[in-house]
Amino acid sequence: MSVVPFPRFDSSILADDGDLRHFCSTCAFSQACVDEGMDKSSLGDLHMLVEHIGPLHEGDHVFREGDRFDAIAAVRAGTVKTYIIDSEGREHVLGFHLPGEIIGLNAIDGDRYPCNAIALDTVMLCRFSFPKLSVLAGRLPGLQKQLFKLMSRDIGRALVMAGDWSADQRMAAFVIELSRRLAARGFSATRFRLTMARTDIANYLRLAPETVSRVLKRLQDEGLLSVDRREVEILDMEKLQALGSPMLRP
Amino acid sequence: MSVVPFPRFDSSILADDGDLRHFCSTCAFSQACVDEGMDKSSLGDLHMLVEHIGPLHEGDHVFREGDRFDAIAAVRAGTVKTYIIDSEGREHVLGFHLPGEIIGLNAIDGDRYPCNAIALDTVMLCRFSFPKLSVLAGRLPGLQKQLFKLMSRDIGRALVMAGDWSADQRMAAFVIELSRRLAARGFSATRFRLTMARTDIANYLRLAPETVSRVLKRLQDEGLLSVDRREVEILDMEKLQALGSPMLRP
DNA sequence: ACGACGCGCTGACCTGGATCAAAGCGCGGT
DNA sequence: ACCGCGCTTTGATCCAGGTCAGCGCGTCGT
Repeated sequence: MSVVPFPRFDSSILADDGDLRHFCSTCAFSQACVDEGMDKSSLGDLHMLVEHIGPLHEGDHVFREGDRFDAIAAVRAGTVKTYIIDSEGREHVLGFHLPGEIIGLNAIDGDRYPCNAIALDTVMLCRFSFPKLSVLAGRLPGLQKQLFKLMSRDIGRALVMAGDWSADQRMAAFVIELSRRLAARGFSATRFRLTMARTDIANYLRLAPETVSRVLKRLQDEGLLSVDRREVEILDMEKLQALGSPMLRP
Repeated sequence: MSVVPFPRFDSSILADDGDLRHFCSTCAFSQACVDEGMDKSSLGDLHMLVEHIGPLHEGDHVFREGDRFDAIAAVRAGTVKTYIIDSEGREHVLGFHLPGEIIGLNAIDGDRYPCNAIALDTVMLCRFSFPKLSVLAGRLPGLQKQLFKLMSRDIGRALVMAGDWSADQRMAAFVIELSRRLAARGFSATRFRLTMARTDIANYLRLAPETVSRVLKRLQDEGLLSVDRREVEILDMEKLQALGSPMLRP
């Protein structure tokens, strides 16, 4: 098997069909590069350095804080949670990464991953050696531009999350963000499954799990959404957006 | 005058000596690129596209939210505050940018600046046309690498700021961050002047101005630092670091 | 010199969300 | 079918930090 895994895994890794060069139709990264002006004939070069990884199973780590950094990865399927454990033992969730999104961009500065990445369900990844990707980006302006954009977007998102917002605003913005990102990948914008536990949502939104429950309940009571365990349906997108709007940069 | 200003200014702009190609010794950006492997002979190419801007005066805007994005800038002297006003009219300070640091990296994704940038004192800038810089980065791996690193670092910083920390932890980490960044530019690590108002610190740390006052007072009473108006002296770096350590990624 | 304004400080009180405690309840294992 | 475990919810109480009000003080303009 020619797949080079990420530095550490908690369970066995299976390659998919073993052909690393075939077109990865579910990985939006290549397409985005083309959209940014990359020549389609260069797709082959990009796919040359992709390593398909997975399936990882719930609880498997993609990488851990302190592991040597040498690759970023595009999520092809499933959800990846990135998080740190601070020196007081508390978990801080940095983000949830859905299909088409990239993990590891915050590791480029420094030679070690600054956080952990764990699969919340069954995850498939496209791994890109970052040194190789950089070299290729020097030749392919579309690829370089896409990388700049992705990183810039992450800065913006993190800065908004760092802001001072109420529990309701955070919760509303979180649900809408999920909805938008899932819709961008062809999933339903109004009905979806939360792949993360309440505790994860809480640690992401900087709330207590109890508060997440209570806010969700209130939003349900007010008819903005319907929540059944991890299934969510958005019932009143208008009001939900109105609630979260200060956080949702247009 | 050949200087092309940023999209908008609130007061008159003066070029410095008019020679745009001379070595910008106070701008750490070029040096960092060399450190990242850029050939020194390429410094000329980089400096070809620098536009020296300033001095801007306290209260002048470098750019405003919604202005067309086409350049990032390195702070050469002074402090720049970036901020947004949310739809409820509240100000959220995204960051303070000291000499040697870059503003505008969160604007690359999108064709408009997503925030405002304002001078807190007398500011000198090096402006880099981003399209031109991108092209050059394709030719100069050291430059490309430095841009990747800077953006990655900003993602990491913003993610930490987004975390759940107490007022004391935030304040301690803020002072230490300032100290470190100033020290990296050759200023004193233990004695410096806060160029921003209490209100700005509060809006940055997601606190009320009153809380900033009280926390600073407490830190002073406990002998960790001495604060006189905007002058700060760090008296007990150990304890201060211990306080802020969960936020200060090594 | 003096006044007034802007910023910072202080004290009293309030509140959003955390914490603590204790049930529910769905799900996998036997 | 039952049990046990872990996640989630619910209720009661607490508290860090926000809000409100008022004062001090340095700075700048006249």
